[in-house]
Amino acid sequence: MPSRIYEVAEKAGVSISTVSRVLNGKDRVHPETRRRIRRVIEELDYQQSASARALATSKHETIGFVIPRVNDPFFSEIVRGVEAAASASGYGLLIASQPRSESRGYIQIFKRRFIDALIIAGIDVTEREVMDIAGRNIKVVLIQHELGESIPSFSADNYSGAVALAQHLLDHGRKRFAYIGGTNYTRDSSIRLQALRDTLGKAGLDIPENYIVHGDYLRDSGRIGMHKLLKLHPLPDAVLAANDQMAVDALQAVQEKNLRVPEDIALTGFDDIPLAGYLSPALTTVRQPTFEMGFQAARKVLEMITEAQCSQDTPDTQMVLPTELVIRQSCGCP
Amino acid sequence: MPSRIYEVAEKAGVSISTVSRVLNGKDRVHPETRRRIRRVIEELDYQQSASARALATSKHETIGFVIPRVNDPFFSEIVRGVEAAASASGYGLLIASQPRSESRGYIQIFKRRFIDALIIAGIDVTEREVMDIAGRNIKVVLIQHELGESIPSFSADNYSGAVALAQHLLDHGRKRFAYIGGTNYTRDSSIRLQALRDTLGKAGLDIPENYIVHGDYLRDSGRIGMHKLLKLHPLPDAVLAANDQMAVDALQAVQEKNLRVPEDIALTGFDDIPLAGYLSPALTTVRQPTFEMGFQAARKVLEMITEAQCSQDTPDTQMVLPTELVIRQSCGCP
DNA sequence: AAAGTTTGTAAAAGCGCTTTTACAACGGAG
DNA sequence: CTCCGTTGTAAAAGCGCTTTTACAAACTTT
Repeated sequence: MPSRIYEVAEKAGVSISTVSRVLNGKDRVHPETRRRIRRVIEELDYQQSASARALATSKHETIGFVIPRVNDPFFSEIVRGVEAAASASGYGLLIASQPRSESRGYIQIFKRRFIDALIIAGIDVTEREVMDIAGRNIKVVLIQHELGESIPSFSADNYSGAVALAQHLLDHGRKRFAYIGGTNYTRDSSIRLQALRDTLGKAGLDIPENYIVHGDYLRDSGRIGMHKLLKLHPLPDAVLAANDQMAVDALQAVQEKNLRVPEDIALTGFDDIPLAGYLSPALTTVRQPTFEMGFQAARKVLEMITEAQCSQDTPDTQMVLPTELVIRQSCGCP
Repeated sequence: MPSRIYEVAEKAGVSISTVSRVLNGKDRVHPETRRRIRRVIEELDYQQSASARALATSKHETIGFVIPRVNDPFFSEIVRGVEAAASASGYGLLIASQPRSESRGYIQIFKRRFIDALIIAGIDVTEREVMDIAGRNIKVVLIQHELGESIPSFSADNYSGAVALAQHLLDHGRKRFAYIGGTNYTRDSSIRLQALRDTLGKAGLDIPENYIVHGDYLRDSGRIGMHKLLKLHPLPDAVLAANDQMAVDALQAVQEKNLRVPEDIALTGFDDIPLAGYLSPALTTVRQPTFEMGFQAARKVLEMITEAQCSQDTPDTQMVLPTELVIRQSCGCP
């Protein structure tokens, strides 16, 4: 049976308010009394009740976090960043990993949970949804999605990354581009496609509609997408997948047809998940600062929580972190 | 400003206890009154305060979860299992991902957090530590670690898996075995080594001390371990790594030396992470029921929480889930 | 030495809920 | 009709803490 603050007070011969003052590092406690109380706390192995404390202070020292898939290498690296920043400040992390379609309900649940802040990653929430949460005095920060200026967000520079990738393939002399997209109408995927189109446009090329297929970022959809592309005439000579996972499966699809990457078809991914470097040929891709996004997003919410207490407003943030072209062999480089 | 139960009561013209009864699905509320209160709740978009509720009921509907690394494919799959079971019961998941060395402190923190139960995965906790938590009326379940009978645990059948692997390599005619272990003295790694030794013993073989090296389950340590092994004379013709990640890096080390897997050296991993299937040669390994372990562990703690309320005791569980030999090419199979 | 200031502590209110207790109002049984 | 079991609701206590208020006791001032 865990002990209560009352027992500590009794055993130390003081009132509970004095114990509370010691617990919260307040002054106006006699050094001797403080020492005595500390000793009793130690002896009883007393631990404060988090919920009682939260109720009294309306601070929970916990941040909520919603992502589509924890076990996805891209997202789990973001989790690591968030967790690192949170635990460094003594904050807990309440995670909900739900497919995009169901995450709405989950966000709903968070409205009543023990959280001071909510980080939403990789989900295309609406401003209304966010406001609904923020109105409950829960700070909200977005990762890999952007809304109005009032909501801080941290994204990777998808556009520049895709441009660099497209340009690199152009430099290799590739002409017939194809694109395997992520979930239809997903913000990231569209931005990457737009970047590809813009870059090709400048080179006097374009990408026909039937050279664009849609996957869902997950396993298998790369294979299925590539199968569609391999039925085209003429065959594309450069295929960009919207993420590494699909590129990996697309690679297998190509190899199964006894075509070669990069000789017959150059193939690139996006994200730079660990797997990318282990393939043969190793995957040329765009590194996303995943850990960094998670870490900075968590730092930001922690800052917002602290600020709210001092009630000073700082300008909100729309951070776009740099991406980096990672050249390996699947593009045609030696 | 979120509304309180009091406001709902006032607007519906009833007392807060009636609202509470509606909220908790109790009877003894007039259907008409119930409907009216429901409507007001809707209008106000009222959400209960989780901490107040937790304080009053001492139930938090949250389970804590400690693992060494969230971004590790092995563990993130366990997380997915835990999260699936938890969210299916409306429970939240509070995650702490900390290297083994620091996880102790973390477990400590959980003693005062908002949790009803704690799942500890991949960390060699002591019985004392667990009892300390369990004494605070927090149910504890272990994954991939075992303690006394009083603490339920879910593990993979490491021993049988390693035996199957060793036997398979023996069937390939391999004679000179080497082992790249996980963190020194880790339970899993030792069991696998023991299984290897036992199996070799039955075949009249053994594994010399200098053919055993220790890694830490992480990237790079496979490479380093393999480099050591490649300096031996005679070279081993079968190398078992304690997990896939190290096997993957060991593979690269072999290939860098212009040796061939499996022709010169057969190489196997453990876990069956997604990466294993994408390598060339694809990695022969032992599949661990990761999702299943997480899922079942979570189901178990949920059951324990429910039981505790009805105060019936069920027999405790020491579940050992089956592993499965996954034969690909790195062992020498076509 | 009287007045003010600081220091250490206790008492009590309050955080937002659940739950127990009490008690009217109502209906059916005798 | 009286008695008694239901049914619907309100009042109040309590969950374990923080925080404000109050107030002695111990020090400074002048």
